[in-house]
Amino acid sequence: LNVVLVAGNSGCNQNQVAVVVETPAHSALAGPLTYRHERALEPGTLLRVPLGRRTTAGLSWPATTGAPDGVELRAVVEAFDALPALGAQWCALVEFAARYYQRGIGEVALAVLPPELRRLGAAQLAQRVARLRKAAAEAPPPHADEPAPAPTAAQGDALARLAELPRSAPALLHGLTGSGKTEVYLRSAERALTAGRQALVLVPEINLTPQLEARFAARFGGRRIVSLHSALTPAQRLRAWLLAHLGLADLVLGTRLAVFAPLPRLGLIVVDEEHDPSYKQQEGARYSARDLAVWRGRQLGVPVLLGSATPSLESWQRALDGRYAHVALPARVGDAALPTVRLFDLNRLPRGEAPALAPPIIDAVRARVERGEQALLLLNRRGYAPVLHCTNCGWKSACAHCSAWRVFHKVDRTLRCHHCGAQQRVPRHCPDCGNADIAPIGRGTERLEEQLAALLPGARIGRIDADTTRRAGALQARLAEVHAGDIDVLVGTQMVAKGHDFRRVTLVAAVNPDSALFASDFRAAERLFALLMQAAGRAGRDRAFSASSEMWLQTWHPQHALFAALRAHDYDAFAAAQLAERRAAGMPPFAHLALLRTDARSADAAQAFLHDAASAAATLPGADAVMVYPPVPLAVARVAGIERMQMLVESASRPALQRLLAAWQPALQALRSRHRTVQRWAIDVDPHAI
DNA sequence: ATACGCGCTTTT
DNA sequence: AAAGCGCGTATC
Repeated sequence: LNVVLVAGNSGCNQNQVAVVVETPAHSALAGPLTYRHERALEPGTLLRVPLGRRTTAGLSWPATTGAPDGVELRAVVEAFDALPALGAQWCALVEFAARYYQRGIGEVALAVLPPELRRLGAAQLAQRVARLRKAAAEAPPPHADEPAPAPTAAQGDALARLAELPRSAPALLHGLTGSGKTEVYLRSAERALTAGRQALVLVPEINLTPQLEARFAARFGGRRIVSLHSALTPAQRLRAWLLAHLGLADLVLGTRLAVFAPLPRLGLIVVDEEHDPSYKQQEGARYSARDLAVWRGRQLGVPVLLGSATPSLESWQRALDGRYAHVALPARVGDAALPTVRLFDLNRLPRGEAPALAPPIIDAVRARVERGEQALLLLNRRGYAPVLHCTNCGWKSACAHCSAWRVFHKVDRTLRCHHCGAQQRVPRHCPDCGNADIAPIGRGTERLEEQLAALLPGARIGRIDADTTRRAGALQARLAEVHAGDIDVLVGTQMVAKGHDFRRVTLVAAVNPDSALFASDFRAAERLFALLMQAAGRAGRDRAFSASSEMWLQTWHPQHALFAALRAHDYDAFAAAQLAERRAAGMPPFAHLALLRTDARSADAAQAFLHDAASAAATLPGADAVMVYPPVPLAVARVAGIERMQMLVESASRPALQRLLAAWQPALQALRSRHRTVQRWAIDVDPHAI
């Protein structure tokens, strides 16, 4: 407990209270401070405390160390008693995350609370809590949820396996798109709810998985279900969070930030599409919600269900090692056929201008349009063309602030930088030589849409990418058009490959998969395989059409092993090959990584900082168990005029890496005075891309 | 972070 | 002399 009675304090009871406040990652205040208060406080009580000349938000914390000697303790200004304390277990989750990802405890604790919570006064908060409790008391009791369909034999087997598992063992639910993973989630959630517990279901991006939300809502119509994600308004987010925390919500469906939702009766955690990169937070505390879900499940002795058709190699290796239970759903429900995967070898085309799509793919699309079916074309590049080019002098549309090209958007005749957002009108003549003949190079979704319209006169062509879905509700409207059959051919970026249940799509084509095939990042192949498997899962979901469903890939590298595994729908073979490569190269999951990243005005300054950081690391105890690689610029080295560099730190031992990172922090802090031009630095533990 | 004091500069 | 600015330091 965080309570110590201070003796001899002129007769009035004064308790010492450990408090975390929102201080930056690396400051001396990263740990709890000590205040005094007239009575004991439960861990995780929301407070206002004085700090210097200001008053700031804080949380009472399970005590670690006492106050330093000779410091006059200051009194807590206000304790928000209407809000139940978050509790020692929630504090332990936050403290683990802060320590593991190298951030301040208070920084993490206060960042994962709904921002609205700190804006409200004590009276307003008390009113919100009372109103929610009153509404819950008056609501009809939960009724006899919608009857579940009888599980298939495979689902029955999977559920029986899950029921037998020891509670602390996470399970990897490995099943293709359409194999019925959702039904297993629903049944597992039902089991938890029936036992009076809460279920937490994590999804990669809430607006890309409306079907999952709809199915939970339909099955558990009589229960209170809340969504928790960053697209909610502040008031909505506070409400959902309070319902979870007060134990009034039975089921919480949320994105990565929901892994920190306080849930007093938590009985199950589901992580859907556990391989998805969205689970990794990319700023501030760079946590993996999937990994924290596993930690939280183990902490509470609560089952964790990780679902995917293409598990992350980290989770797959743990399943192979027996640390996770491997529960497979081997076939699509009703034995719906998987799409036939066909490759078109672009080397077969005569030399010269390549067409938008290879002739057999155009024929396949045309056949779908004529039969009243739908085709989905994937191209992971938005805009009309990635760069403009002067045929006379060689000028290209470079961004003035970034090491990247400005993308040509024909719709509004702009050149836009996708990194810093700068945009300009398309010049009529080459800015360097005045030549009028400037031409687009390459192809984005806008151009593909235009080319398809020319190739397939009369076909209704739609496009879904970040540009066509910017307005609120635009994505839903577009998807509704597809579902209603008002679109024959849908062109989209990877956002359409995820989760959507397109009943009439029988053809999926990846227009330029090669761009990801030889990317420098060691996870590129894993990501591409997952994306293409997921995309393949969009085809033939309706059994009436599944027999004729196809996936086409046009590639310059038809012999690549990734495509062979994809043709056979053989995740196991792909994973085995990748794991062999990772083992040989000393990469995750056989090694553990962290990045030290820094931003500076000049590349030299960034490099000098990282160089000194590496020297400092070499002197730390345990340095010999860790490899520090030379600093390198990021793939896009300069963004908005800031130079970005990073340095890879690697170890075969996770604890050894953790020990080094913890000892490194004060050394890095000390480098600041000598590197004034370095604007920011941050450690990314278990980085997703390097 | 944020707020302050310190010692230096620039401005009135 | 007053106001302005970079820098270093403390914050329970």
